[in-house]
Amino acid sequence: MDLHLLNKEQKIAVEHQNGPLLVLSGAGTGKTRVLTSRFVYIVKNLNIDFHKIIAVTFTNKAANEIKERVNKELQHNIDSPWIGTFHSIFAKFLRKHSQLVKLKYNFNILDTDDQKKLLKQVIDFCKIDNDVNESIYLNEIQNLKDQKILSNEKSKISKFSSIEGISDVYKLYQERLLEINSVDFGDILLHSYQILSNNEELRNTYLSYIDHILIDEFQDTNLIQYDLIKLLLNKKRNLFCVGDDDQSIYAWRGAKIENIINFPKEFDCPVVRLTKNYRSNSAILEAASSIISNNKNRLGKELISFNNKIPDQKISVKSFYSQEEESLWVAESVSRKFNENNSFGVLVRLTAQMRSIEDKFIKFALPYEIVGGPRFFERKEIKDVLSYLKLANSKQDDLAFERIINLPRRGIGDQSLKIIIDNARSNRISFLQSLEELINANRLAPSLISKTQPFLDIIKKTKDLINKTSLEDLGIFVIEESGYLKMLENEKNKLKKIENESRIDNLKELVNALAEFENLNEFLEHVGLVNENQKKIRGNSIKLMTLHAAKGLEFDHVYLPGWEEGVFPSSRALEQNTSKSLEEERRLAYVGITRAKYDLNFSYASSRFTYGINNYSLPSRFLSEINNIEIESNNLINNQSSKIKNKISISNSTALTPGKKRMMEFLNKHKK
DNA sequence: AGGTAGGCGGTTTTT
DNA sequence: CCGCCTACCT
Repeated sequence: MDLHLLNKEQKIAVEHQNGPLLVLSGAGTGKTRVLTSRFVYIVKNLNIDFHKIIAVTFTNKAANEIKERVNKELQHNIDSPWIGTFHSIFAKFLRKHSQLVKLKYNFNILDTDDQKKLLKQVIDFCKIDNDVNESIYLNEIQNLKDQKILSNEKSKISKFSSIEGISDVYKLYQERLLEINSVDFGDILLHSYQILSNNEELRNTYLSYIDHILIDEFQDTNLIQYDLIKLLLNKKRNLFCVGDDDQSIYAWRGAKIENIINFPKEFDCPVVRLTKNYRSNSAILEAASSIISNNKNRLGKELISFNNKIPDQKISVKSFYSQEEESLWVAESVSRKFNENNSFGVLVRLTAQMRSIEDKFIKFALPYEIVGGPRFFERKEIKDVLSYLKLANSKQDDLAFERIINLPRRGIGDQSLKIIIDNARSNRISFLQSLEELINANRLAPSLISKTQPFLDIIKKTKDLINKTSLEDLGIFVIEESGYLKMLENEKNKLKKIENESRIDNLKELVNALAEFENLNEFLEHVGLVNENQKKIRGNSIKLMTLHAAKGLEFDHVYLPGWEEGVFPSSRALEQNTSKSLEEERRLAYVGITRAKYDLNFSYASSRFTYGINNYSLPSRFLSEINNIEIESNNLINNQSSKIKNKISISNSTALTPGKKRMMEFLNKHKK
């Protein structure tokens, strides 16, 4: 390991011997390098088997980065179940000990969509008839789980929440989850917590095995995550936490900034501060620092720019009349600066801001890529086909059954489904079993038998093929034999036919994804836990994403559009109007600014078109907190935008504009 | 059982 | 404004 590549403070952190340590690592100060070096140091210098180290991260991306870097340094392809996100690590743990919480090893992980569906059924069953949306219940149950409150702890629930019937809904929801052998995201951690705290012997086995624990993005951990880690921490207390209180941006998901603020006291341990910034020029750091200094609840540190190679540049704010003009300017400005060697990031507060910017990128023929966004595995056609695999894999999966029993259409409507479900309820069996039983007992109308039999056959055939053929072939089998592909191909409606073509492409992508796995359970776990945008453009495309998704990344040029009151800070934060909510928004601003290496561009629009209405707003208060910038006036812009409009009509013509040329080259380069 | 028209609600941010 | 749900029609 190249220890000499580390600066003094980084070295102190990496070479720490035993016991707890907090590394306060500001933006761009080499956090990932310290974490991976520490991992390698523990293996090489402290002679610990890498299997005995837990390294937990916040996102899959970060986990992969750590695995890659550690593999490279150790020149050894390590594959440890203990490196990953909280959810992936404990999903594996839970599979191993699933029977302790009455689950089978092949339990299914629900996504938000499935959770809502299930909750809706539960709410209907409880005969709660208020106007409260099921997402409110979903959120509240998630919060309860983050607080380690179980569904049978009625008094705790009512103390925490005042939503009508919440404790009944929560209880029934958990019962249904068990019946269909499924868990939601919160359960992965809560079940694991239960298992560890209720089984002293098992816990001791782990305690004697696990030697070191490393936590990345410590400022974003919530109560249950932190407590879960403490359950795995033995008397040696080898806990190495890396984080930055100024970058805590997930309080809305239960993250407790107090975890990091109180850590030095709680563990009575040293703190190493990393303040040498190797990313940004001093003007950018000055802007970041002047904003974040308005926050009161922080440990406090100043970053110093250590990168001499980066030229100092002025930071600008552009003001626009409308969102359209703002987006035009972003695309136009990027297109002027664009070249192969520079990276560009356009970071927005709301997903809704992306569409208009995306439109302009297309008009300018700029190669762009949306990072995050709608997940591949949550697309309708993917979930439909996956439901066939899920049901074949676990007959208890009632959600999958309901989804595909009449898809493609088999003439099985609500009435027929009701017969199946009622029978399942009264006999406490799954929907699939119920249907099989009804047919065997000859209790269905002959017409219904002939409609449902082909469905049962395809599920049975799929089930028989599992483990006998490759996953790739299994996927193709389901897509073709179920009639799903035919259904898409036979669409008569012209508009829908075009849509279906892209759906078919996505199914091909699904088959490709399947080909990368060896067994179905492994694949389904991947689907449940990994947020992946399957269509990836390689090379240096412009990255368009939310500020949350940008954490941990860096770009030569950064654009920050939409700095208006109501967008950023968001209207929600303004409604709450507490110092807590505003400080979190300010930290988000800090994260955005510190992504930039040397070129930072703010902008705002006085009017924005949302919900079909024009909304007017003032420039963000955060802009006035930055000392070293000047707002450019409006007049110039109007002039400029007419020029831009001209340019666009050209790029729409057949003439080979620079943008189009660049796109052609780009496409050629990345053709397989 | 399936199709369609009109009403209504919804936008932070992600594992 | 768009997409989902419901009610009503075939």
